[in-house]
Amino acid sequence: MPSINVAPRKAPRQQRSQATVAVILQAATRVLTRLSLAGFNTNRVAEVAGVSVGSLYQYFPNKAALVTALIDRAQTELADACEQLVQQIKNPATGQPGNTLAESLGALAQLTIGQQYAKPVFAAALDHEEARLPVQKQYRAAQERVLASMLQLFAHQHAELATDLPESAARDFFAITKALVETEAGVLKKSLADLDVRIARALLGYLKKF
Amino acid sequence: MPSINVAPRKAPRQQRSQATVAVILQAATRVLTRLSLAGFNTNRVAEVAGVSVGSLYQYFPNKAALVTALIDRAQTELADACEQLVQQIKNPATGQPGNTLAESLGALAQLTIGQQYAKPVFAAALDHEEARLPVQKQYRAAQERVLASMLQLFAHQHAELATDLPESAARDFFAITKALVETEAGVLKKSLADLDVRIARALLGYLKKF
Amino acid sequence: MPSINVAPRKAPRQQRSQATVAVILQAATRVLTRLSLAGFNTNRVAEVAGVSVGSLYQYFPNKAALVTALIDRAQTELADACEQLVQQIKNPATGQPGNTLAESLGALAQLTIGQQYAKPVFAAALDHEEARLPVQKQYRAAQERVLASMLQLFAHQHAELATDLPESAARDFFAITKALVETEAGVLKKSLADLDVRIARALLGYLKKF
Amino acid sequence: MPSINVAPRKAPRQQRSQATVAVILQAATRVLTRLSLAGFNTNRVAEVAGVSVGSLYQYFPNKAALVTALIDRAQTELADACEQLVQQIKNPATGQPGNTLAESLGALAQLTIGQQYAKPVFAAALDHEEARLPVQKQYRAAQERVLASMLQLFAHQHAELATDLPESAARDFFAITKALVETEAGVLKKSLADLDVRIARALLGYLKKF
DNA sequence: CATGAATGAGAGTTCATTCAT
DNA sequence: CATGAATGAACTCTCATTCAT
Repeated sequence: MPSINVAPRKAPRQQRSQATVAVILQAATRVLTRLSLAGFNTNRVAEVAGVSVGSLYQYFPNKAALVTALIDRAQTELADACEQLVQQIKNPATGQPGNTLAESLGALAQLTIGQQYAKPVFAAALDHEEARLPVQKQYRAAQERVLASMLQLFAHQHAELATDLPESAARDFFAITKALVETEAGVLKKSLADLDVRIARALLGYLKKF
Repeated sequence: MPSINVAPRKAPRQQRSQATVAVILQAATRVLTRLSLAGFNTNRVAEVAGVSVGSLYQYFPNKAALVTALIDRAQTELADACEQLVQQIKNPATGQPGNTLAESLGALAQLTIGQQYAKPVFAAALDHEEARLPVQKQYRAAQERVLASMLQLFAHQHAELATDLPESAARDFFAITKALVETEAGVLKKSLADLDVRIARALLGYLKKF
Repeated sequence: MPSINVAPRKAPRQQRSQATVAVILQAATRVLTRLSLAGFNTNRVAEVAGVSVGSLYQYFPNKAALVTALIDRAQTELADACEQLVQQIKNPATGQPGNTLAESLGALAQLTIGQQYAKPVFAAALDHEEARLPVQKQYRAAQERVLASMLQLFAHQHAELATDLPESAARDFFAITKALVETEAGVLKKSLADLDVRIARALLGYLKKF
Repeated sequence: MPSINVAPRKAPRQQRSQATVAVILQAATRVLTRLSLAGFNTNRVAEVAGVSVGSLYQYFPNKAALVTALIDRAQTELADACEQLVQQIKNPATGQPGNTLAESLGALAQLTIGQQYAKPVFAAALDHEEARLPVQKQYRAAQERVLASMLQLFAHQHAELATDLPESAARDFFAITKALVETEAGVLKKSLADLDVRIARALLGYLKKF
């Protein structure tokens, strides 16, 4: 495999070009959300962005690089949200009661639900591409921030946790959450309340000490 | 959405025709397994099958129909395996001890592992297409046979089960299993023993009475 | 360098497809002759051939392969002509006087003149591409037939030849001929008689015993 | 043919401008040498030159003009070298013996060898473009200086020369030299000693009196 | 029915050139 | 004058689908 270069082509220096990159990524998100991978092509993205194809290729050397940027960004946002949430759990505002494990997990699950359920097609498409594309530094970094956050949470609430937790616990956590959300998104959009309960069930079973 | 016609063109009655269809589906499976969706096209499938493209279109009105047939078939095979397994659990051979819930779940999980882990690329590709394509009668029927098998299993081992199990339990069961298997397949291929344990953990947690 | 595959894609089996290949090569020659490399693109060739681009790519996996086919063909034609000519020189028809070295060389030079002068732009373009493209078996074979013909000629007329002829004599022979023809073609098209004389001069000087 | 404007946009008068032009031409040479015509584009040249594309277009109205400048420059350098060499031959330093025709021709051939062999890709690319582009005054002037130098040399050593030399002798001289050098460059890079001999052979044969 | 040659819309990508800053 | 972001026509190549044989 020659392994395509998916690194962004050049960092936009001027304000104008930064705006262009932003517009392109935004358009790419919209196209992927509406038309899925089948309708996702560089010409369409450029058109939706109100920009020429040339401009797109000025910043992304190829289609894969554009998708990679989208994935990196999503993962980064997730990592940010995770870190922020774990901080809140560890340092609850004064007068606020401490979270139970179930509550903490629920909150974390909500993050993934937010990402996946809001744009199911988008998320599914990205997941699919993730497997195909060479992983970037930025993505790996974000992923590790996510796992680190999880471990912090586990350390904080070790009392309720199983002692023989597999290493892959954090990864499995997200895998399970994503899977249930996707399944749900596939079927008609029902109440999310139910989904909450089911994810909590699965995760608690996975993590808890019996 | 115009909604593509995805039904197979006609039921091949003659023996020769049935053989052709079988050869095509087999070739399609191979191509999908080796080259993933990116390398999956009707010309290539026909070539690998040793058949002309024209013949392919004789039996499948379009590409989507071919993929749909693949999905239907996989689901049917899974349903067959499920039913068979549940029968065995309900009527253990004389002298063989009855299964515990954990053992039953493990056995069921193995079915999915078998399908997914054996051909990760194929399975992932099909999963992705499943979301995009209009669902067929045959697929739905197979899915319901799977769910029915699960319910039979649950009925048989109700003692260990939670009483407030959500309706979607069976669907969730497979979703969780698939998710963990796919995650594992993404990473390097390690021992499957570990995977077994983790899936059992998650499923038991989901299903069991506390 | 990944070195592009320039082998033809598949041998046309049916009559119809053989005709298509012929038409494409003919069109390619015309386009190259009229518009040179700058105007030579697969769409135009297909259009001129009265064929769809798809058909072109059915037989030539890429643009380079098309050009390579053109080069191979030109070289093969040259080799055929050379062999035929040398046979005539070695076995002159009864009653026809034997050739002098000068006459033989002149006749051989005429072959190159014929190829180059008839379509100067075409020839120049091919020469340029020849340097860039990976050499094919067929081309190499034709080239060796040309050199072999030359050596036969040399053997036949060794009396007039220098004894210390360099190995590269045959190659140099064509290089010099081509060069003078091209130079002439660049300037306005004057009488070819003059060109004949000049090439003979140069070649005799190169080959003759003093 | 609309015939492109190929003249440099303006004579750079200020020092800074002259420097910029020099840098651009130098970069163009490098790019052409390394990547050949296929990789030669104005954006890349500008980048290698460390200058903006806009600046490039400030001095060269289009790509063709840039290439033309390169050709003109090479021809001018050749003309300069020729004139200098012929002066040396006509006025040998005191105590130095006079050159024979063979020696003179060898020295002249060396000039072309130097240009062509040092950067074969560059030279071949320029040769190819030369045929395509409208000839400029500067180029023609340089070419005439080359021819004039040759005629001076011929006059100086008329004793050894043929009396019926064609007008195009000087042009042919360079054509032959270039051709042999290019042929050699195409094959592996062997010793140049051999090449020297072969060029001398061909040129002497062309020019000498028998 | 089978064949496989032919089609052509459409996707990815490049690059000469312009122009607002 | 310099910059470099933006443009978009043009080009290479693919692949689902049709249809004459």
